[in-house]
This record gives sequence, structure tokens and C-alpha cells, in this order.
Amino acid sequence: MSMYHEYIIHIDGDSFFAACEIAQYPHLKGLPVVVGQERGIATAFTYEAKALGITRGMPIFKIKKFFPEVIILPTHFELYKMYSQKMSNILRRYLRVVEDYSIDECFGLIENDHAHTWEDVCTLAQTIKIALQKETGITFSVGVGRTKVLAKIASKAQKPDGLTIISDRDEEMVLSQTPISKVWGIGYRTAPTLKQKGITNALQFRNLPEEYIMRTFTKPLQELWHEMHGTRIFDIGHSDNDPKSLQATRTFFPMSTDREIVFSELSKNIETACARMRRYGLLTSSVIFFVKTSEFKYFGREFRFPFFTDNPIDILDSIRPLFDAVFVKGLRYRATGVTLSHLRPFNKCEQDIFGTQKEVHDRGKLMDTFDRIRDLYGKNSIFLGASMHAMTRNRQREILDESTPYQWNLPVPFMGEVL
DNA sequence: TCTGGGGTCCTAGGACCC
DNA sequence: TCTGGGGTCCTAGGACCC
Repeated sequence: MSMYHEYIIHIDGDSFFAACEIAQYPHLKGLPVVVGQERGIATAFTYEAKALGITRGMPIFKIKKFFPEVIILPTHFELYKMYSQKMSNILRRYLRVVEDYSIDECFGLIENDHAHTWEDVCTLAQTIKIALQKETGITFSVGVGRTKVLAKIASKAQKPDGLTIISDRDEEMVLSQTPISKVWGIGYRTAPTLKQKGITNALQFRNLPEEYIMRTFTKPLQELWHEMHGTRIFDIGHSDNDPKSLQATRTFFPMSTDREIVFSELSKNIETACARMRRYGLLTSSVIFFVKTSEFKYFGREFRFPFFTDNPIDILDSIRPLFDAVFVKGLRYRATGVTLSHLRPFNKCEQDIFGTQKEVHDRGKLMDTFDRIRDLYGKNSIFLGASMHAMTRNRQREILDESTPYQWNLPVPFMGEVL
């Protein structure tokens, strides 16, 4: 039997963060492990922890109280990125076209060169799955289908450590067993709408007539319908795209009614976002910030720059008046955040015609120095004076938590030209 | 799940132009 | 000043994802 079209493979790391910890520290194997200590809620956990009754988002204090045998770890993002890279590299050994979709998921295109027959497809998927496990020590759930949507449905069908290959003949069966709310692209708003129309599983949706779909739904659902029929709409993207926007938000504790404390939380987020932007070699010309009240109400403003910048001091100077206009005395705030958008690569930005060129240059050097000090002495080693309140408040919380080792490098506030 | 953090894409509708 | 028709660009906000 010859293969008459290409297939897509989707791989998905099982309990990825927890699995990385266990791969790195094998003595934890077989134990109930929960990741997410610093956030205060369970972010990821092993199947042993799940078996005890741990659920996503469960507060850490509750876990400590009711399941004292559980091992609780902080999130080690750099470690997970390493394993993510490994996963991607392994897949790239077998396939030419691979998309790193998220930290724990990849898509790959199985081309005719890689597999001539249906049996070849199955063998290849099996080989990839085994290589992944052998070389990372983590199990993966693997799915194969004609499109991205079908491959996603396949990898989800059996978890953990599953391998589901949907042949054209099996599609109806698998789809009929997939609740519509579990389909990639159907969220909490759309699922109830479809249910109202009597559509509860993926097959029912796929069986709706095309003419009805086009008349009733907008582009996202139309595309989904085509993908379910095996028409490839979503291509495998290539992974090294620059981000289009970049944000940093943080909930702080305790909540505060103090203008300067809230502003310094925002300042810290702006520093974080700018540091990341500089690492990507990008500049921004549009800043949106927000504050979030104790009642989860958002208030925000946007500021457009007539030039491009990667400098937090520029941003802080510009938004301070807007912040003061938005801040309401007497309200309690729990979080702040900032989004930088309209990003451009550093070298493509025209300087503005007059004046600020030299100043921008000098500040550029200043931020280089900033970044180097951070690289050498750690993320908290240097920060703007405007972020001072936030940095010292957060340190107090760290020191209070006896499980966090004390860090010897003292924070040095940078009393810059700000404010 | 009384609510963490970081993204992308789509669409309706306003502003502006001929 | 009002009415007709057609087009582009931009933004706010919704919905979804991991």
C-alpha cells in the first residue's frame, strides 16, 4: 500500500515539568512530586501525585497539610528549556520540517521521503517515540494524523505514554470519541454554543455540511472544520520567529494601596520586559500598562513613542503621568503588568531625525552594563531606583520562606536618572 | 477552581480618504 | 450641508492556546 499523502506528527511531553525534574534527579522517580512552589499553586505534578488527589492549581499550603509525603519543588525554567531543546533536536534527526510549538510540544511533517507506505509511517512514529524516551528519560504522548488538528486529537487520545496513529479509516471512530470541548481551538465560549446546537463530539461537528459551516461560523471554526476533514490549513511554522509582543505581569503580596509601592511593582515589570526585549535584540514603540485591583478590575493606558527604544527609563518617564491618572487613592491593588508591542529588530529602526540620537546611544551603553552585571551576579543584583520597593518587599518574602536558600549577593539599587 | 503568566489571531467598527 | 458608494488602515477587545 503506498502513501498517497503526507502526515503530521504531534509529540507532547507527559507532565513535562515534573518529568524533567525526575529525569534530572532520578532518586525522585516513583515519588509524588509537585512543581510550583514559588507560585503557591501546583503547576505540574507526577502521576503518583495525581493518584493521591492533587489537582491543577491546588494551593501548595493545602498540599503540605493534607499530603505531607509529597515533594514540592520550585519551577526551574532553564532546566525545562534544556529538555525542550533535546526533544526538538531528536525530532529533527528524523524529520526536516519541525515546529517547536511550546515548551513541551512539537509538530513535525512526515514527508514522502521519510515514509513511503503506511507501515513506514507507523514504524517511524514508533521509532521517534522510543528515541525520545531513551534519550531524555521522559515519556511522550505521540499522535499522527492528516492535519495538525487531527494529530493533536491523536496525541490527546491516549495519555500518558500513548501512541495514536489515525489512519484515514479510523478518523470517524476517533472523532466520535472526542468531546468537542477537547478539540484544539474550541474554548470555553464556543463549546457551550455548539452543545446548544446538539454537537457534543468532534464527529458531529465534522459531519455538518460545509455550506452551513461557512454561513454560521467565523474563520477559526471554518478552518477547524476543514482540518478535521483532512485539508491542511495550518502549516508547520518555523520556530525562530521574533515575538510580536512581549509582556511581564506579576501579582504581588501583600496587596497595596500605596501609590509608590504599586508603581515600583510596575517599574520592576518594565525592567523585566525590557531586559527580555534586549536579549531578543528588539526595540518597542508601544507600551501598554495596567493595574489590577483586589476585585480583579483592570485599568490601563497605552503610550506610543515617536521612536523605538529598549530602555526602561524612557518608558518609566513616559508613563508616570498616565499611571498617576489611572491610580485611584483608596483602592487596593494586587498586580501590575506591561505589554510591549510594535516590536522591531534593533538594526531596522530608523533613528529619529533630530536630537535624541546621542542620548539614546548613551543609554544603550548604560543598559549593556546593566545586562552584564545581571549576567554576572544574578537577576536581582541591580535594578532601577524606581523598582526599589518591589525588590525589597519580594526579598522579605523569600527570606521568610525557609526552604529558599539565602542568596549572598545583596541587591544594589541603581539610583539612576529616573524621576 | 474565587482567578498565574505569556503569547497569537480574528473581527467589528471608527477614522480618514476619494 | 446632505446624500451615495467604496476603500484602507488602525485599534480595542474577544477568544483561544500552553
